[in-house]
Amino acid sequence: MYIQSRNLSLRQIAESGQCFRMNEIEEGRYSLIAFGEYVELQQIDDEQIRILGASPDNPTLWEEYFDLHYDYGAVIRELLSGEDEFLRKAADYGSGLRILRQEPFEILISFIISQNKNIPAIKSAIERLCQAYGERKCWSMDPRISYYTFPSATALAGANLEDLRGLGLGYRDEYVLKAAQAVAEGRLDLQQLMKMDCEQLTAKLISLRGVGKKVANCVTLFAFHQLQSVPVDVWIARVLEEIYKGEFSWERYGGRAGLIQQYMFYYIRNRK
DNA sequence: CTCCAGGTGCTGG
DNA sequence: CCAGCACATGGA
Repeated sequence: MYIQSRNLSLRQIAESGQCFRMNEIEEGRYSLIAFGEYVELQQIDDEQIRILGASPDNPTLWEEYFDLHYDYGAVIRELLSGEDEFLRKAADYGSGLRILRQEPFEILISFIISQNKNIPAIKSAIERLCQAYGERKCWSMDPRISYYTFPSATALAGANLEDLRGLGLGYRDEYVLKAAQAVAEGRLDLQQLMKMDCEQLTAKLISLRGVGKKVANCVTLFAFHQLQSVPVDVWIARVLEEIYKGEFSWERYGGRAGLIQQYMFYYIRNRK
């Protein structure tokens, strides 16, 4: 199947630090594991991508995943015509970024793991977690390609701490196990959270051990699509301090602040 | 080998 | 409220 939209760059999204299981396999072609399926993504041109191996069961699934209904062009135009030079450059540089609508449990666990790790280390830790507790499957388009799904909460909750420790998650293994147990036992109902407003949602998330403000904001932004959420990590903190001298106002961008943050993050980390 | 990472929890002021 | 520190590990 094909997806058409402006402001949709597979490369930029894959390098944006919001998803950890999307990888370039050759020029302009990416593998992605999500919703328990493996697909390959191909950038056809500036306004079109192709998805290979997508299950026909839910035809709008990938359009939702890539957040097709949101007008990213409007935000880019706003920034390009604004007086903030750093944001003009960031918007120009990352104009193909989007905030994906990813699965809440995967994002919760992934960003618990992310703390105090760099992106390559996060990716490899998540792969090890998937190999240990996910389900091994073969791709329908090519059975020679096998992959592991992201573990279910039930599967992960059934792990014991010693085995988890062997995966090299460091001190985060305990946080991961507890979060998985909270979800598996229904104490944290992710479906229920969908209906909450951002403030309640954040409070629920922060009540988990190992989930602070930054991780909670990543979960609300990347899984619950709360675009007003602004995760402040070491890179963003650096931008706020060094570029803006502590004077930047997120309020000005309201419900787009999280997206603005993403343009900043991508630009500061990837510009040459 | 050393440095640092999409932080959090805890403690002491 | 804020500053300082420990935390466990791997990738660069």
